[in-house]
Amino acid sequence: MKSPAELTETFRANGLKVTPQRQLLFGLMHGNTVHPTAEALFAEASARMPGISLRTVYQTLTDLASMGELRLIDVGAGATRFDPNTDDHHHVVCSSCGEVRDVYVAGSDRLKVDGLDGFRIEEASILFSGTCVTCASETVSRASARG
Amino acid sequence: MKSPAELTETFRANGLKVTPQRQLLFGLMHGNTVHPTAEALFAEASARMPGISLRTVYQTLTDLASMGELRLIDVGAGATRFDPNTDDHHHVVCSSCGEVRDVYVAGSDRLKVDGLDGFRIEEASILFSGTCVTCASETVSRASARG
DNA sequence: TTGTCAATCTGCAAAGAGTGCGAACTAACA
DNA sequence: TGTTAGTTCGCACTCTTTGCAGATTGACAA
Repeated sequence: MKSPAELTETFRANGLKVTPQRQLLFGLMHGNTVHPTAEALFAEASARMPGISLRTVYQTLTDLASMGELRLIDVGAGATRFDPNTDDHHHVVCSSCGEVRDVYVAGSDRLKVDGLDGFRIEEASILFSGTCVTCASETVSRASARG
Repeated sequence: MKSPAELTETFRANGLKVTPQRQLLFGLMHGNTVHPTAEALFAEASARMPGISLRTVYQTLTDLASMGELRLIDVGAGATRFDPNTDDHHHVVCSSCGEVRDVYVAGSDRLKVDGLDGFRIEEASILFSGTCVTCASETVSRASARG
């Protein structure tokens, strides 16, 4: 995702207005690596700008996504996550706490894939899921406590 | 997924009852390759057993999934799809009509993956998305019709 | 600085997908 | 045939996201 300053230019160039709400969200998403949900971002935004609406957060996020500045990721856990990292990458999600991290995969061009006949493929996404360090150690703690 | 007869045994062995509703659903899912949503399956089931409830469809599907007889797949398009194919495989979804097909991928063990440090990975799923033959030709038809 | 107008914001209603709950029902086994 | 635990069904409700409309405001021109 571009910097807040660049996004300001881009938005204006596209006939979109740059409001305080949008500027706040540009700032909150820029360099954000936690893959927040709309609700999470709304909470952060509300702390800095009381009164901002969840509707506006969704609206701006959708705008950014349709401009290719943001990627929508679905980790199969309810809410959509938003990712300002537009590099070619994939994700890993902790099935316990829901944490999402970026994953870089090389060599996918050498995969042998069977079953795509007739499809014109536009995208391939890999989603790893498992348990993060924090949750793994918590499980261990609880196990020790129990026994 | 096991055959309806085998599932009957398995359910009883696990202390679960085998009701007409469940038998119907076993039959509808066995060998089913369309990756139906709960609603779609409910529609088929209703045609054969008027009065069956959507709640029961969800219940049975969930039971089968927790017994490992069914895989839940999320193609990021609203409803969860159910897949009786429990082989190690992946999926491709048509972003236009939502059709889902099984995809077999070989060589994934040779991928170079960066970013999984600390995670204990339990699963990796690859989701291809694009346009199926049918939708691709329809697009062509419409383009021709337009001029 | 002021005016104009389309774009935006906000709040609320509503849609889609599931899930929790409880009363009525029934499969399974003695 | 009786008992009982597991099921079914329908309804209410949650959660995430979108549609709508009136009030507001950014952007550009004069």
